[in-house]
Amino acid sequence: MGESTTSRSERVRQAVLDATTDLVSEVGVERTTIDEIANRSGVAKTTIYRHFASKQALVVEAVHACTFIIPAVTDSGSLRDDLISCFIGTTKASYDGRLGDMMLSLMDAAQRDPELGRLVRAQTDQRRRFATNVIERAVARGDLPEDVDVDLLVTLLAGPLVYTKLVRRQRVTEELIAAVVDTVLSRYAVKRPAVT
Amino acid sequence: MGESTTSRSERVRQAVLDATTDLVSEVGVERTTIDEIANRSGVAKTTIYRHFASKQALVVEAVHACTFIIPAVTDSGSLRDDLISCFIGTTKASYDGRLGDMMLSLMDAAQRDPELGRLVRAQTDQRRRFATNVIERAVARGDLPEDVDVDLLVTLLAGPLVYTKLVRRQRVTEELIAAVVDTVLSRYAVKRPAVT
DNA sequence: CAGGAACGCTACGACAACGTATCGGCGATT
DNA sequence: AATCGCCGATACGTTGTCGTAGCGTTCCTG
Repeated sequence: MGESTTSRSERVRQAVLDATTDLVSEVGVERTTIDEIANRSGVAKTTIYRHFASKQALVVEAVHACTFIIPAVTDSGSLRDDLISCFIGTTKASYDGRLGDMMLSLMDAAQRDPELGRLVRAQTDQRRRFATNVIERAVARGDLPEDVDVDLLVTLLAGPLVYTKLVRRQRVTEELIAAVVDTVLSRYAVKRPAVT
Repeated sequence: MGESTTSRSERVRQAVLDATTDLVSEVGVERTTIDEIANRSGVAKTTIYRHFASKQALVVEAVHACTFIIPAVTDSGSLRDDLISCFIGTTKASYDGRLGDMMLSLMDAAQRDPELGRLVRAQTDQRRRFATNVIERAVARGDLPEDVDVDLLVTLLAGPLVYTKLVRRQRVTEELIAAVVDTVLSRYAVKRPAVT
């Protein structure tokens, strides 16, 4: 009757990981305890330690499992539309929901934990790469000058969104994304969306 | 021989506050312990509790003491120059040095601690106000349209700087500040710096 | 339906951190 | 110089958390 080949071991493991991500998003990395994970998941603490070597390893794996959401980025030929699509995707995947709630705690913990540090860095690098790809396509098309500072451009685009989410604790709306993209692109005298 | 009216009590109190800010900037709010503050400051733990009601109260007061650095913002009549001056000032005061090191931990802790929450919010509001004032002066001069979204504008300016500091963990250089200001202002067709 | 693997439960030891009690000593004020 | 207030040192009780041991129970597999 089981839906597929989910063995008992896998179900227990997944319940633990789910409870861990829930808890981390609620109270942060430091205040997350194994006992509370045991309560939430319904899995005994002893069993948790049969699956994961330590609390740190568990947290790292749980966070890692959250991170594998890769948004599809369109290739419409319009730099503006692709950038907006790109940032809407990464926002949905990274700043809405539980992952967004744990970002601050995660980045803080990453300052002292090398494993988490690599994880967070890989995550931000990946998100920047999406935008970088869009921009480089535009350069190849001639929509942006050859000598444009891509790194700076990504920072100019992503910065206000991250700032809105983490510092101001406000939702990153599609209107904000469009406003940011339009403002930044205007510097480079790119063809703005035609008013049909 | 004492330089002024610094009583013994005040000196001890200040030593504790200094050690606390040092420790918070190094290991974060959560990992800061009273015992370590006692070691660093040379003040006995018992004495610390004679001055501060709890660890939380001590941390709040220590952070509060760090926050009272108000940069002087110029009023040159040039929106661009004033904005650059403004952000160089707030960057020096807030993102360089110890305060910058504790921002992530502080913002994380502020999610769960109402006192720290008010403190962090007041801090960001104050920084935003500096930029807001500069912008509103420009509107009054006619350098910006009346209907400009000041709030959005500040986010577009501050976002990339905060993002560079907190997420990318890179220094906020004056070149970056100038690039951000110039890019954002170009949207509003403001007179750019004359090439003399 | 038998047997072994995985799980749950309780308890435990170790340790770190908070906050307090007690008492002895130093230091500034008169 | 005497005194009163403040400080230092040690020790302690409490709590929370990590991680482990032992043992009974349940679930999957053959």
